[in-house]
Amino acid sequence: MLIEIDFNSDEALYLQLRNQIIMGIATMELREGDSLPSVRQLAETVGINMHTVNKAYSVLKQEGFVKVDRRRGAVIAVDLNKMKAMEELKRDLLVALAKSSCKGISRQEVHELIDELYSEYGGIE
Amino acid sequence: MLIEIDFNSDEALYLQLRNQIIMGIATMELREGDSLPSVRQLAETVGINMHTVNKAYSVLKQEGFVKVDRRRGAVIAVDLNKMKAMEELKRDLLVALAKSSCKGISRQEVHELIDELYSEYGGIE
DNA sequence: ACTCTGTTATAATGATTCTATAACAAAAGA
DNA sequence: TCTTTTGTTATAGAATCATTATAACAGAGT
Repeated sequence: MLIEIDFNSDEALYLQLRNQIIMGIATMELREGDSLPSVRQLAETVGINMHTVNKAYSVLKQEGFVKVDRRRGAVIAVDLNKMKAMEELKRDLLVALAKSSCKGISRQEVHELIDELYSEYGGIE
Repeated sequence: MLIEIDFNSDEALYLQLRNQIIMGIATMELREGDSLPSVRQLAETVGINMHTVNKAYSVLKQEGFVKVDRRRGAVIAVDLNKMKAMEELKRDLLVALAKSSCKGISRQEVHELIDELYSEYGGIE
């Protein structure tokens, strides 16, 4: 899977990595059991430090997206904690919806945008 | 409007302020033309530094939620840039949806959660 | 043996966040 | 006019976070 870093972004490098890998899982470009590159290798190809990659992997592990195997490195292994995920989603949505509501975006438009996103990124369901 | 700070949160203080004020606008607890407390006054009542409040107000100004009048302080004045708001919402939703999709939350459940949030926070529409 | 894996420790650097003082001009109220 | 309050700006210190840099370790694969 192709991973790219935007050094001009204000988003932390390890979060860019984390988000791209989560996107990869959602779109099924990464599947249960797939191995991620080793921390050193990914750091090398992307052009950042090993510890930054390691932090991204640690976060992914802590959030239940990968398990780390000493031999195979980081392996996609999604821990299905739906309750927790729902609470997180609710938190994430709250401010985003408030913001868009202030700006005149209707509830219906939000629903439509969500369907757009689901279509745009085929794998997601 | 009551504003509270959680000093144990990992969210920056100025962002907590920003978010609560945006929530206030969305729920119509704060309306177009309403004045926010002066930076010093809010800092005083909340128990933080003046500059932290000033930063929150600056961000809100920059994001088009308030205008700052020398006499009246920060005044709610929402700049309706719907296009920009849609792009922002899209960005905000993308990772959140990918995350929840990985965790087994269906598209329908997302739609339902959104309707829940709209009901829960009466003002939002 | 050699290499590669994740992991850990330590340290330096730079950016961000928050606080603390201080000062300024513009406006409001007395 | 005098005083107070407003946003704004400048500067500086402390704390935390993000990133990089070296280095070392044990476990596993070749």
